[in-house]
Amino acid sequence: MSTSTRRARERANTRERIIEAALRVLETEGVAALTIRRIATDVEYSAPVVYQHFANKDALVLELVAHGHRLMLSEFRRAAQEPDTDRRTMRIASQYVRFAGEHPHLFQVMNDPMVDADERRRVAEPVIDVLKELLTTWSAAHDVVLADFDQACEILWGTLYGIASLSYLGSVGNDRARYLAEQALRAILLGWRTETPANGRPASS
Amino acid sequence: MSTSTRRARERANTRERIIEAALRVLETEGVAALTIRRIATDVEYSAPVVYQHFANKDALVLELVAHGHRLMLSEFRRAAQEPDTDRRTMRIASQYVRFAGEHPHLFQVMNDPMVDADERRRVAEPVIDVLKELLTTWSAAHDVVLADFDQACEILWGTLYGIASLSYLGSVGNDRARYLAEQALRAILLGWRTETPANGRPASS
DNA sequence: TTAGGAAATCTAACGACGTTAGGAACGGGT
DNA sequence: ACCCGTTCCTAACGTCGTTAGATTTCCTAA
Repeated sequence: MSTSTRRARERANTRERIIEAALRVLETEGVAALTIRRIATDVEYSAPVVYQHFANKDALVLELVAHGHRLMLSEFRRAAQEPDTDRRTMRIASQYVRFAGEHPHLFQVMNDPMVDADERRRVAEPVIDVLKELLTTWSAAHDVVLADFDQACEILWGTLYGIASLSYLGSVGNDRARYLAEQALRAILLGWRTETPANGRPASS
Repeated sequence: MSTSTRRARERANTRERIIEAALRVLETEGVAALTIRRIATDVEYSAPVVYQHFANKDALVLELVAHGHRLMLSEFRRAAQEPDTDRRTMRIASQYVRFAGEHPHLFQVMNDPMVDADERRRVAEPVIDVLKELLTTWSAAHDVVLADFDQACEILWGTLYGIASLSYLGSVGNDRARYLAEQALRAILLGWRTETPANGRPASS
């Protein structure tokens, strides 16, 4: 009986080592170097061993995506300690773009259309929840009633992603992109505050 | 002498047929089906013939990206016929997102980090110029002086891309995304109009 | 009219990829 | 001491991008 638990522990351990190796390769050498054989070599196994822990490469990559979102979430939580609501918003926006700059290859995989859309949305949910919470306290602090809360949240999320992509797609530097993100959010939020509150926009499903 | 011109014409013709076949495969079956052998089969040649017209697959893909931007540009020009500046802005925003929805695979390749960053920026330039022109007339129409014009333009471009990505990454439907894009732009522009004109923001390089 | 040579095209192959099959080695329970 | 399940490896399959070399096609020029 005790041996089986030990074996399970060892299994989980090598599984974790595979993920770590994959993450290391991805972050240091990019997505093109992320190969089953390469990862197996790094953990000193033969390639088929990987398939004892992951159904296929996509499943392994999904694990990296989940790791990336956990990492992003932890940095968001650090930025969310800022007490002032407006400053907190700016810091989170800045942090999102910074993440894209500091982990470009990871960020790329986290938003790769090749990974399953449902799975991606699933692992991204906790991060988006932080954004929702942020928007909730913001709208409460400024007495703004948003016509469609989820919609507003998606606008923020999409905007952050777009401007972060500006950076890692090579058009603008990362520090510049951070500033752009802050300014874009500032403009959007200012726009929402300025809207006539009685303005009943259609919810559009 | 006349035969050589005919041969050149034939060369250019098959080159064009290759591009068309590649485009057809990409749009109808997605990036995974975009294979040299597949394209060659479609134009009834063997695979190596493709390499007489393109240095490698990336060069061929770049041609598709360029085509995509030309297509987007033409649709922008149609939307730009709207005389009212604000409505024109909304229509262009909407058109951008619509394009992503109607040509998802093409849009994906147009923003694929794998294609060379410089080349991508180069072929995207004419489209961005439309945006610049739009922003110029908008700021003139509303008597707004932007602290940094290029920066403002990049914010718009990034925002549109981000919200369009929301759509084709699967989170929200395309018509919804079009509405989100319009609203995001509206909010951003409203924010810029509301800013105190004397507010000298740092240009930040 | 025909010999020669460039251009065009094909078949075959290379190396790398994701993935699977089949067998060897190991290790605890009877 | 045997046995069986797990673990692991070698070898292979099919596909990919890409290249080499042979072969065919077709214009030119004697």
